[in-house]
Amino acid sequence: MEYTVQKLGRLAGISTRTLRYYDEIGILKPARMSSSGYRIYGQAEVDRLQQILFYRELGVSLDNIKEIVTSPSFDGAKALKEHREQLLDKRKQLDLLIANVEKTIALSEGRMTMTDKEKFEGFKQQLIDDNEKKYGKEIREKYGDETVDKSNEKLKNMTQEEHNEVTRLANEVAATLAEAFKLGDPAGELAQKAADLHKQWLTYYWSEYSKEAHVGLAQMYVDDERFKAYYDEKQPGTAEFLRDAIYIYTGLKK
Amino acid sequence: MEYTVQKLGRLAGISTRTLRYYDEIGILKPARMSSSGYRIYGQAEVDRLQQILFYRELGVSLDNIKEIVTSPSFDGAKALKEHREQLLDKRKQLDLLIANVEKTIALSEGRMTMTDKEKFEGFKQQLIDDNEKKYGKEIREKYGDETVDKSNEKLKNMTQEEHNEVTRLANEVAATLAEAFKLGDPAGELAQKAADLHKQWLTYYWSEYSKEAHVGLAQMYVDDERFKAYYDEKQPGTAEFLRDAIYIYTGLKK
DNA sequence: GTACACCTTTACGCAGCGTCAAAGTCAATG
DNA sequence: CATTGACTTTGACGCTGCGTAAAGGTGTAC
Repeated sequence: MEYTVQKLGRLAGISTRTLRYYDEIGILKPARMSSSGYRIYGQAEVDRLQQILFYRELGVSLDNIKEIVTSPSFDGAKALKEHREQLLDKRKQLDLLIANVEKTIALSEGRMTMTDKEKFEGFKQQLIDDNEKKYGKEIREKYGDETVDKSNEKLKNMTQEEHNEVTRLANEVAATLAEAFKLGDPAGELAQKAADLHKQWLTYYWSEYSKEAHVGLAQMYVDDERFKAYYDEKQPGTAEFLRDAIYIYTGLKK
Repeated sequence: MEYTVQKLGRLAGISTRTLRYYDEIGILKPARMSSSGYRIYGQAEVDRLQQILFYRELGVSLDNIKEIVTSPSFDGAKALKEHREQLLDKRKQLDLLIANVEKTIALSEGRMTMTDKEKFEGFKQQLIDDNEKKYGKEIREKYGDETVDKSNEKLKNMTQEEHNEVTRLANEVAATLAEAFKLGDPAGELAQKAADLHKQWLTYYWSEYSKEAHVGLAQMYVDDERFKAYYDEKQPGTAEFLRDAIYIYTGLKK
């Protein structure tokens, strides 16, 4: 039995465009061309198309399908296992998305408070991801992979109560710092309290505290626009002020 | 505070290309342009970008984000609810995919037999979907929506045992038909047995049996290339043979 | 012979940017 | 003051998997 594009398309339930495309990318070439240039497919092509559509149903990309069907020695089961891993990752992300969307809806309907929002489980993973994505590279360069991995590990293992505590601390740092900034003295009592709170907050993320790393981070708050923008949002100059306070707090010299 | 593209990009952790693109599609326009044509963003734009990125994290399309951020009266919660439904649908499909991939892996490793494969829960839904996609339109045209919906409903509610039975029946139809075809007489005993088995098989899918619908389907087996290809695979002419046998079986005239 | 269904290649469009390329601008340096 | 290097601009192609014309040749039935 021989088929033209439309006949084969109807047989398989796909469009002629798709068949031409599969020809174009070399995934399914016709058995021969008729004298007038028509594509003619045979039984072998039908079987191969079935195979292609089967993998397509499973969500495998045409590129990967190509590898599977063109090289007979290719390990289809192995490819599928890798594919499964990708799908599982996808579902994980999707679950996170859904959780966050639902959380946002709840928030907008007043069924949740702001702090509840941050408590939310899925958010923690997102926090880690975001941190990694946004700051991971620089921090890794400055402090090495180990520090960052440990920090993330710690964040992951944080209980809900610890998470509440760390959120409360972050707010207290911000409030104390804002008050201290108004007084203008980085060596003053309030500024030093802010530095101390900042250290406490930090130890929730770092497995080991060191004065050097602390001032290093403080300096980065000034050098890196993103951190600077965060601290300077309400009162410009706050990032520098915090850095100075931390230098004094640690007793290290610039 | 004013920002150029790169500064704002670093602040938000996105590329300058993205900012230019957002300008292009009108989702985030700069506050003003400098004398030399540079894009200059202000605080309002920073806030808006935060909003945009927030919804983006939630997987909302830029088109929908545009509606949300451009019209202040737009119901963000409602949009998110619709979005959530889409995500849930996506997850459903993903779960089906994963189940099928895992089933295929198991199959290739010999941990499952062919019939086990068809038993598999997720496959039933896929069966319905495929049927609907491939044959739904024509069957609906011929027999009306009601018949098809009832058929799908029945398939969905099928227990595993029923599913085994219907599979066994389908195989028996094929085997009997193949034997009868060799004898060549559609009025013969074996051919009539095949027609009867075919009726039994059919009643698993149709809520009501009628001779007219039965011969209608049999005729379609001949007219429709896809069905014809299925029945004629081993022995060309089988589709016609089955049709003739069913005509005789029902006692209706062509 | 002519109508009509079928075939061909060519090419734009879709989402959301990444990634050059060519050319102008700004601030700091020698 | 000129050069350098970091920054900016617009323009345009590329990615996935086809859908959807457009413009033209082919097969066949009446």
